[in-house]
Amino acid sequence: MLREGSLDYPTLVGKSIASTQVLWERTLAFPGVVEFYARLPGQTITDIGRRGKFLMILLSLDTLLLHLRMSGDVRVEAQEMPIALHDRLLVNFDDGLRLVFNDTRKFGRVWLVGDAREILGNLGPEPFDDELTPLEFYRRLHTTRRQLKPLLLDQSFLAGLGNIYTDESLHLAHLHPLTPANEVSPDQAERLLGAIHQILEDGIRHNGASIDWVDRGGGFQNYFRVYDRAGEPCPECGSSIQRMVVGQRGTHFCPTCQPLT
DNA sequence: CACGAGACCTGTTCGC
DNA sequence: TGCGAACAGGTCTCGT
Repeated sequence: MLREGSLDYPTLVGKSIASTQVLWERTLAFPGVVEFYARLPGQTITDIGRRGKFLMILLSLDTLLLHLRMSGDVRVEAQEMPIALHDRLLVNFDDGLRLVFNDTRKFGRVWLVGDAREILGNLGPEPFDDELTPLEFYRRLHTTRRQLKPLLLDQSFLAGLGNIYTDESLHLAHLHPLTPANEVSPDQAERLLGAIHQILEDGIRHNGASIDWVDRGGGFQNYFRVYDRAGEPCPECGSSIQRMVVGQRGTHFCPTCQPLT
């Protein structure tokens, strides 16, 4: 994970791009390789940001957007380093360093656009946006009868939650994954928003989760309440955690703490 | 509008 | 031991 300005990485702000190299063409979602190669060199990084699951690298003219999807990762290293297995795209700076986009499963994507809203425009609100009050969250839930699990995964409803964080949040809020959104009470909506906040904070504090060979250094997997714990006791009541498939996604919940009423 | 299936990919794990 | 199937943090497209 990119920790801008931390001890792990030198700050990227101010760096000038000298060249770029696309090693797996489909990683580049927009524009085509020819235009990407022509447009990126000469631009300087002015700021770093995030919106939903997108990393934003703001440049003097354009914005570079990165989405890690399932197995993507970003690192900064000297250009003399050998190309690693599954490196998909390189951005070389004029100071000898480079930013590397590595992605085993090739699901990750990179965009270079003049206006980031072209790509980010359909995203829902940030979970920590001050304007997303419990009441506003309740109102949004009541605009649909979709089940909570797939709804929370829908980035146009709420930006940033993935499969792990959705299961963990629903368990902490004591809400069944199949609950129709428009049947959630104001109290339950407030509890769910609070749970989402707490789970995200926990995940961030532990630098995210490491599963299988996708290890970005995080330890959140040691604190999962229900995710990937089917058959194990619920941390709250001891009931056996259940696994089911909802919208083709593995879904983990406690049948006692999260009853479907 | 809402949902399910299939596609895109590689690597690990599990069952036989 | 070997081999194929199932499965995995995400998202898009298509058909019903």
